[in-house]
Amino acid sequence: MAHDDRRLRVLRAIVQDYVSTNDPVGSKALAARYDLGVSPATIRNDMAVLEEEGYITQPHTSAGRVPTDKGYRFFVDRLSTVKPLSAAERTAIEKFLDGAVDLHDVLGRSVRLLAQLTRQVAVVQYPTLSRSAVRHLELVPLSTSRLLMVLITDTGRVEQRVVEVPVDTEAETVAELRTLLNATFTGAKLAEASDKAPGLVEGAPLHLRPLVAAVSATLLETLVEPSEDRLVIGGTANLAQGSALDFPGTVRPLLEALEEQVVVLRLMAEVDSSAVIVSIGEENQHEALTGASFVSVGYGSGDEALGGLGVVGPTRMDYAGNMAAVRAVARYVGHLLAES
Amino acid sequence: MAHDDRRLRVLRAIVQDYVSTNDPVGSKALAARYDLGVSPATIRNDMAVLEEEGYITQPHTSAGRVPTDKGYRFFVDRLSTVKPLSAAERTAIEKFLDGAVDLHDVLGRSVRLLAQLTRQVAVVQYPTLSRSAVRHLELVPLSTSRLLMVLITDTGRVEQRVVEVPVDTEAETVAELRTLLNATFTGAKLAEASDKAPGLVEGAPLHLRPLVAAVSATLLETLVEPSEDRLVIGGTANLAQGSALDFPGTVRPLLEALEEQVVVLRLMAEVDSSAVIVSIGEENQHEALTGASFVSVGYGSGDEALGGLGVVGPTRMDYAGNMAAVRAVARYVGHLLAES
DNA sequence: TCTGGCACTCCAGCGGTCCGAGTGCCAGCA
DNA sequence: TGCTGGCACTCGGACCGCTGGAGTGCCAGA
Repeated sequence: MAHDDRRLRVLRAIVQDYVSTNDPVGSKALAARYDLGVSPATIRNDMAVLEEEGYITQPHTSAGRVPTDKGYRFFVDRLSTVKPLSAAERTAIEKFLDGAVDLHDVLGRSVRLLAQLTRQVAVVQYPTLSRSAVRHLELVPLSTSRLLMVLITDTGRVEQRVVEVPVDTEAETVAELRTLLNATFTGAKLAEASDKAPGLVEGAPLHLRPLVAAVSATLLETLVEPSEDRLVIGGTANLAQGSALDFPGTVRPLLEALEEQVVVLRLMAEVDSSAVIVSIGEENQHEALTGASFVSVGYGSGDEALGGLGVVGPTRMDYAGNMAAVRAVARYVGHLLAES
Repeated sequence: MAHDDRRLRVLRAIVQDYVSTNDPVGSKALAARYDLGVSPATIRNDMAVLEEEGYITQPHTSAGRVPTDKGYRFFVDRLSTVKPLSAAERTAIEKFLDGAVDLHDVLGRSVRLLAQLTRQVAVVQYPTLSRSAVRHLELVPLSTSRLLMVLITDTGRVEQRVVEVPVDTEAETVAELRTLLNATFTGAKLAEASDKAPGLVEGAPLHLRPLVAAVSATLLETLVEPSEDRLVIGGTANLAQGSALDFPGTVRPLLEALEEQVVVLRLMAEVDSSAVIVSIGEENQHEALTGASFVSVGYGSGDEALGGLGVVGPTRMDYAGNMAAVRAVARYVGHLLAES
């Protein structure tokens, strides 16, 4: 149908225009700026239909149209074309991320990069512990009855916990314990740690059992919220920009939600590294994110996502561009983590 | 002089009133709310003098007076009394910080706590590496020519770096190296590491020398900016609150400066754990902080501050309360770090 | 099925007015 | 000498009404 086709082109034009100008877009402006081949009057008719169907809306009678959440959703699913990054952007990414010195650094740079590329608030999750594998498990005696357990994962995360041990320990005992634990856990996915732990205790020499039990217990504790997941946030300054324009009341609830982390982590829980997820406006259950959109994707070398990253911004955002940026950064982060 | 004395009481009242109401304060309101024992007319005369001297100013002719930076400075130095925290606040602090599981957790909780207590943006610096001592230095072979060096300090910081080693290494060599390094560095302040390194290389067995050199070099690298200093920021949502009221243009430059970290770190460089530092408005060299005040103090168990923490907010802030909160939190953080 | 024309609506911006808060000054009083 | 009450003055913010322009919906005609 030539009809429907044009109507969709009108919708696309409305979204694009509104995203770039932030003004409700009228039929005349649309006809002038986009080559739709018809007069403003015809566009008006199409707009009336689009409004009827819920894709666009009028702030008030004598204003232009603005896309609704439904309109953005349709745009993202059906109308937007992948916008490849410019060569300059690609080299910028490489330059920015190269020379990162450790995981903290990689993620810190990523979040800044993402914020800069998209001009939105960027969010990067640390690699989930349970999906990482143990690279090394170190024990440092603090006193005779306390050990510092340091867990180093293959993704570069380091977690430390103090373990209160039930019996006094000597340096050699600790060394023995360390060897045993590393023999068991090194290379294993942390998700499997809970399976291995009981067998390990039973199989251990008698004098080590209480120690093994204490350390394993602590190890398992680190695998639950909240230490399991961590988040880096950047580019909040981008919210201050057009705050009044984009967020009706204030950006306060949004900033609070971001600092809460939990909200974002819940959104991130669903990411996977194959496809970019977009969550628009009212689709977000959390109230504070109701006026915002969230674009995210998982990163990780293989099939399973180690963690997620994304951007949060007004529903009026450049979805195509942000999706491309998010995906590109995720890919680089994945590579970097695979290397080290 | 009874004169001067009353004038100062007027200034104090102006600051207090303006801080709590955010309205320029007039002579009548002042006479009504504060028991100054004189009529509005007299207060007006005092105000004229205070304005003459530069402590207060009028936004426009028919408005009340507002403290200037100089006024706040005087208030902080001479007029404000220490405001002890309420019992509820004290227990809140303990409750909040107890149960912290590692350094990251302690600092994360501190920053949230501080933001909540003061309703300002809170900033907490990680313990400076060079002022920390080595608790343990771990080496994990990644491949025959690459080692992962993990540095654990007595303050709980963990830094990791990949060391490219010039020769292929075996497990035993690594063990030897680890023992040697720990024998030398464990317990030593990192600031002294650069002194010890050369001697260590020379004193090492011949076959270890290139390795020792490589690892020491990497170790020294971690002691310079930017990894030397790290920052946690929280409570940025508090900026969104009365943004229009407190920050004329927008909060954007301020948020950017905070994310830069460098700016804040420079301010933090001067902290020491004995006294709270207050930097008001124009006193801050950095342009973005020109309309803001910064209240900070060092934390640390002993004499030397391990790091700093503080809050950033509008010059119109509750200095007495914020100073008390900052100091209290710093004290707890100091204790917590000393314990572990 | 599209187009141009037309009447209609409604917001944003502008200028003018008014009110009240706050001031400075001055004369009188302790 | 210092405090007070009175008074005239200033000025910004709120309120109001107007107008212009952008944008729409509808309709008749191509």
